[in-house]
Amino acid sequence: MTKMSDVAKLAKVSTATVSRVLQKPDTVKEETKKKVLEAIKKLDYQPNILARNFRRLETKTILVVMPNILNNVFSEIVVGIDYEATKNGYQVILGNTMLEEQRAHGFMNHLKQKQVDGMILLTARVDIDDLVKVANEYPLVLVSDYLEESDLVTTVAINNMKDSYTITEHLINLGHKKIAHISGPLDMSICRDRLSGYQDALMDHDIHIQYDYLTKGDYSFQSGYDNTLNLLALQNPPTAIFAASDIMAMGAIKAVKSKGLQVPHDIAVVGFDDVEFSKIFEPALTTMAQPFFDMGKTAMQLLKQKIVGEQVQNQFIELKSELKTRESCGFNLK
Amino acid sequence: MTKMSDVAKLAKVSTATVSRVLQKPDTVKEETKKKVLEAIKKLDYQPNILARNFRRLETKTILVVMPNILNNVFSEIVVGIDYEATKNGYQVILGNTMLEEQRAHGFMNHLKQKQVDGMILLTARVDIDDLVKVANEYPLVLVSDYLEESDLVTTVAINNMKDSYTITEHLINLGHKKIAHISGPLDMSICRDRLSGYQDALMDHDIHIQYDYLTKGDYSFQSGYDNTLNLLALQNPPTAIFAASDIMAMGAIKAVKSKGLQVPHDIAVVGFDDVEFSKIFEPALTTMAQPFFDMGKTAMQLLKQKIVGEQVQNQFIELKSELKTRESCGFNLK
DNA sequence: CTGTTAGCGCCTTCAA
DNA sequence: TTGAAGGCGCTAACAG
Repeated sequence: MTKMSDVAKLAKVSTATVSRVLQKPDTVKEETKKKVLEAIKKLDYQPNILARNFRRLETKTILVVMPNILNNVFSEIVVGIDYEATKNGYQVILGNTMLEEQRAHGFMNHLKQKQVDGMILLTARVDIDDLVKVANEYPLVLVSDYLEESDLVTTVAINNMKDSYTITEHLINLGHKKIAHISGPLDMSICRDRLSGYQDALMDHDIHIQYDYLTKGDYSFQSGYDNTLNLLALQNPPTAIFAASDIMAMGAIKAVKSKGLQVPHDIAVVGFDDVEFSKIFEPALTTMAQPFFDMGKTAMQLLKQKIVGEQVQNQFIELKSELKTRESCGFNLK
Repeated sequence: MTKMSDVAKLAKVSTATVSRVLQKPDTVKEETKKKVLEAIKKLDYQPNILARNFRRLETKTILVVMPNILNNVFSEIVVGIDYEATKNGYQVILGNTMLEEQRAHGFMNHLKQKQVDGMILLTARVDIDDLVKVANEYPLVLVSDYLEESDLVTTVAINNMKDSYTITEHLINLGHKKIAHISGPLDMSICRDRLSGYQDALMDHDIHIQYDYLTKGDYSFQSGYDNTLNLLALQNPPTAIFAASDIMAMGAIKAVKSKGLQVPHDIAVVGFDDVEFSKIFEPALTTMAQPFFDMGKTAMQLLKQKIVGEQVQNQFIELKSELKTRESCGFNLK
């Protein structure tokens, strides 16, 4: 491996000058610079980044931790992060925890050890004390998911409670009164909030909350399917189902069809997220479109501020979702 | 930041001993080790990985480069890589090129600069000379995609030509003679091979290849849709369509339906890949299931051999796909 | 079994 | 505008 001293020798200058040519070319005389650049070219010199990182305690790399690479919800956020990062000269690397909390902490160590300049977490399913501690000492931003006490860590997210309220109200406005909910894992704030929004909407419209209409899914297609079969088997089955994710909504629809019923004719189904497939699916899903790209982009902007040391307050940035009315919810019942 | 010398001082030993406790604990007397570990704990010492990497020229990290994080084909391979890597004490980081060739080279620099111990590429859409050169000097494995001259870089893939032949023959055996093909981007070997397999199957069964049945897609849903509309508008439209990816097959089916026709009743459609959604889609896709997990796992195994220096020959590992017969191809026409 | 010591390659004062 | 020199924190001979 050719090193800086080789270049220096060939160009008949000191290593300091070579370093300057690389870092602050303006401070070097034109002629000297030329000599050095020629030597670099001739030797095909590439600086040893490991040495540089070590010396500078900086890597120009940020780490994005996602809980499940197979879930497109996360991938779409990553695209936004990636866009903004690349624009600012940062390289993005991804860590995939496969839902194992422990692995998230492995990645947090990366950050602590300065192997990356900053970190964006797409999940809050980690040891919270550790998270808060790390977030106070190192550049870290949480996206999409958040903590109960949302001001402890800088966060970018949507208002799940409000958005969930909106979509439930949409069903109510369509004339539905018997509305069931398939929640996501309730150890996640966002899923609890979606549940709350649903309940609030019902209450505000004087609709009695029927507890066997509250089912618990786990974000999987299968759980949407299974819970729906249970709902359909009820004495007094619902006329509408609000699933806390599009994938579960698809499972729900599949279950409805398996019973010879039709969506939305017999049962209306709505989802949440608006992933790519929701448009392709038949019937196309009515759902709450999250601004994935913007979430990622905004998170990266905040992270960059933290990295360059603007001592920003912890903040909670709320982005707007948009209701997409498609086929699966049908039209006014009245 | 507490450093090794702080620990050494507190434990009243040399830094070398502290280092040994961390690297080769067996070579240290039990009692000394205990002292050191206590000091480490008391100071909450964490080794500076940047310094260590620099010193060792080793990171225990491997980089996986994928062309498009939104495409689940790649994500599923990553899961296999991840599994095997974690088992062997390697951390996986992902690089996403968003189909920009240039960015792939950025990631190759990571490898050259020893920022990672090895690299798995999920795309061969890069400068080939550079790829071959890097592959000869550093641990690198190509998966799924491959080079025309497949022995230049160690590769794990399926036999696209054979698998494509199989699925085409399946349609022929069902009685179809008018079979169209929607290819992927033909600058990729795997897409050219899928096209060849299709043509070979037709020829072997004495079916004339009709050139307006050969259409060119780009792996997107939309291209499957558009090409199918064109096929249906033909004077003599096909009775079956073989799309080179599931996503395009879904687009094709959507197009067929948009014309008031039914799949498979009026037109049979088959795909290639067997992504998660293919089972959910209606009609469920008949497709060629790639062994994604095994591909990733095998690639990581080979990479590890390269990293630890077993001078393996460049090899081309071929894995078996499996035909999944579901609804979209229908049954025997005869 | 443990300590001494000499760097790894780069960057950055400081002095010229 | 340039060079000399020290050191980032860790590891791995080599001695003892």
